[in-house]
Amino acid sequence: MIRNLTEQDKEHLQEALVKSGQKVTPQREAVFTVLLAERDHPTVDEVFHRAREVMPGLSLATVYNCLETFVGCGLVRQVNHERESTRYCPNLAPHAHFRDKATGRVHDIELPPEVLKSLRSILPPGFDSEVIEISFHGRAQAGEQHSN
Amino acid sequence: MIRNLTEQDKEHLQEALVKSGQKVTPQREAVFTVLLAERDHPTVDEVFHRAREVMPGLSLATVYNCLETFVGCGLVRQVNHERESTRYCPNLAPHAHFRDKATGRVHDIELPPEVLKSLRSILPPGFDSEVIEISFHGRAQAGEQHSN
DNA sequence: CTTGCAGATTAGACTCATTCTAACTGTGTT
DNA sequence: AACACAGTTAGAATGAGTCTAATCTGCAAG
Repeated sequence: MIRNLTEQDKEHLQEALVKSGQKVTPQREAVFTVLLAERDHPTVDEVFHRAREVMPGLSLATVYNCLETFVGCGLVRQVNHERESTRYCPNLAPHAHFRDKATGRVHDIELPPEVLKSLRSILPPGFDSEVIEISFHGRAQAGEQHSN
Repeated sequence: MIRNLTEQDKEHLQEALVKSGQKVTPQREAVFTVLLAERDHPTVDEVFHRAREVMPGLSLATVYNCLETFVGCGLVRQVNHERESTRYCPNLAPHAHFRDKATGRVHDIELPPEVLKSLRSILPPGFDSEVIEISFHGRAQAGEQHSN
């Protein structure tokens, strides 16, 4: 089920990589393709297995490297929940995460600017935040399909 | 610098433990004392070393056990930041965490009810959240003393 | 063309927080 | 005293992630 990158996605990848002085490689393309194909917040291991279907020689270390590079140049976000394995998310719009207790699935929750603003406003003066992570943990009713 | 539990804190501990069918033990008292003594979000290892000053035979496994028990009966909260070691926090009021990039220190940030409410409101119908974690990551100006 | 080289990839060793296991302890019960 | 049982303990095991040292790749200089 892994389709190739669209021209647009390819450009996006190339631009971000080159802008931070990195190269486009087949491995990076493969990993990026996997991330865009199924936007379900995969773990490194999941990315690894999916990507190997397309590029059998790919190594786990490379998947770690690629993902780190992508995070570094702002192509994807890391998602951590408690001490579980890190997951990766190519959704760059500001959003929160909802982790379903029952299934373990992670859903993106849109974060309206005014809520983001009210959150920033609780910081006392002198605190300057670059990153805000918001995660919910609970139950999502069966039938909810909201994982992009 | 570790002072004994006040009578009030002792009762608080006992009540919470007994309510969930657990016993008060010297080890649990020691660990709880350490948590209340310095409210700086210690890691398990830090709790371990501090507690051993008071109870030299205490084992790391027991510290893990005690902290897990406390979390289970709602006495303390776990605080996770990326994949760093879990930290523990005896502040039960709703609050967010701010992690200082420079020092690694974690500061509690008060969370006003209306902000909490606006956060809850972004969940689509069908999503029912029990826990919300909010963490900021950035720089706190030197001079800010806000770690309780 | 071939040489050099810098960055990327690779397999496998390593780290380290956390969890597990199995033996032991202490206390309360019959 | 013998038992049961929760709690504690040391040390082994786990597993995500990182590090290392050896290739590999693609490109620029000669």
